[in-house]
Amino acid sequence: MGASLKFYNTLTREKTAFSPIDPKSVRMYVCGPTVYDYAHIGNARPAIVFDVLFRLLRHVYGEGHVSYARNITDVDDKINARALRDHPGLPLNEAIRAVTERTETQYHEDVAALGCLEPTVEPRATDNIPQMIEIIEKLIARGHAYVAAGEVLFDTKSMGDYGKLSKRPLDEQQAGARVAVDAHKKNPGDFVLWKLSSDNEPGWESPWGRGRPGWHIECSAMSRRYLGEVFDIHGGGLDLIFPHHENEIAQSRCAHGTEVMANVWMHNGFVQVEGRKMSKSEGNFITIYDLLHTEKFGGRQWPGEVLRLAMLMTHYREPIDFSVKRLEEAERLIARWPAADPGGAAPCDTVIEALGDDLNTVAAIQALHALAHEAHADKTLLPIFAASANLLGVLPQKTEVDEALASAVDALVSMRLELLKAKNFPEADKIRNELSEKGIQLKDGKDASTGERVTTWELKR
RNA sequence: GGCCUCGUGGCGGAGUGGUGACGCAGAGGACUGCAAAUCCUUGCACCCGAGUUCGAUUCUCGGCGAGGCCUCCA
Repeated sequence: MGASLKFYNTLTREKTAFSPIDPKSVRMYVCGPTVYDYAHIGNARPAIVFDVLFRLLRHVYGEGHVSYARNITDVDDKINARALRDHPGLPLNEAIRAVTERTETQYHEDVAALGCLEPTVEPRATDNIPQMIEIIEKLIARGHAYVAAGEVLFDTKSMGDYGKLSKRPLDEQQAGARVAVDAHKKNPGDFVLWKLSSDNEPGWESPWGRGRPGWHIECSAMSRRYLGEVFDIHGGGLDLIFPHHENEIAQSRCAHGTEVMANVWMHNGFVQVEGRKMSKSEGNFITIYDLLHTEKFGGRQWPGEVLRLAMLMTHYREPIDFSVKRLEEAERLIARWPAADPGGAAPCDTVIEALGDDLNTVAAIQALHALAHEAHADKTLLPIFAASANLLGVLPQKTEVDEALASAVDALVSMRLELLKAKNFPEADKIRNELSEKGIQLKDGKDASTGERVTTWELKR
């Protein structure tokens, strides 16, 4: 456990040494998807970035000592709208379930294809309604929330240092004067904890009537349930800093009376497409599914590992401009890396140090290059390369070749070598070309001692 | 209007107060019957201006430019 980790903390705007509350139980929470539609490549970024962090923490503190919670938000007005649109015939609850289950399954398929490990726990908002109600009750009891016009609202003025994360103090927000002042709100910045539902909206019984939770409360409830009142790392996209994370912090800290909710707040930068923010109205909206399974982007499909490497080629806090050229470069890199077996090897220190420096995946990838290069000359380094690549989750997969195919290819290879000895180049090249068309790449080398031609082959990736 | 990022060679992209990472693409070469793979060599850069400094791409200020948040958003 010699590795020292440093992370940039949005809370302090500084890169500081990471020291877990309990090294035997390192806890991180990442805001997961709201399951109403296909996940886009912007959603892929936090999934990948924090997966690398998860892998790093597991390496440093031990696999059994890291808890990673990533929620599924399955209650949201966007889901309701989608359910009504897609399943007009079904009762509302069934329609909602149809949408959320379908979307959740798709999300899991997508991120698995991107090489993301499963989080330790993946709680659903709808399984945590009583926990949310409990927090809301606490907030009311402590004077941080009030009931008005059928809603329970968080009283932002009741919190002395509201706005610390986003550096957006309350009075400045009001200076903007663009926040619509709802008559029932004490302050414009107050936000909904609970709202009443009409008959055609999903709802749960609560002390304030049949209703549903506000946007932020689910993360406060689930992080507390699975990670405790104060935990180590909270992650998500840059855009969540305000209002989502700010309000999570307000709820959790005021309910529990703690100084912080999480010690370190990490935020990934945005993904752009063709230099512009991705949005449906711009027409440059692209989903993970599209990239993996359709020809919508660049006229072809892209392997998950290529997408993942393309994402990690930029530091997680910088913006990424997603482009075909970028994916092509990532693909070339992966194709050159060896598909090796890590065995029990430990990852290279250079890679660990790079990742330990605020997840410098770029430096880590550079170190992988160097390793791959050395491993070409010295095969004993292959397991180290593989273990290091695994830390980033970018280890090229060995494609299994069945025995029959292997012996058939071997036979053709030796036949070709005979033809070459006889200087029958046209016939020899014919074999090479035919194999190439079947996706098998021959590589000629020289035996170091005898100078004889040695031919190896592999499946093209 | 308020707040926050960022600006490095054809492209991607880290980093540093003192001869210009690295990768991709390009060029040349080795190997090869020819390819592929591999190896070697190589050109090209730090938005503009001022300041601090012996010295700035790196620090400070100003400008210009790009992006984000302030409303749902990863």
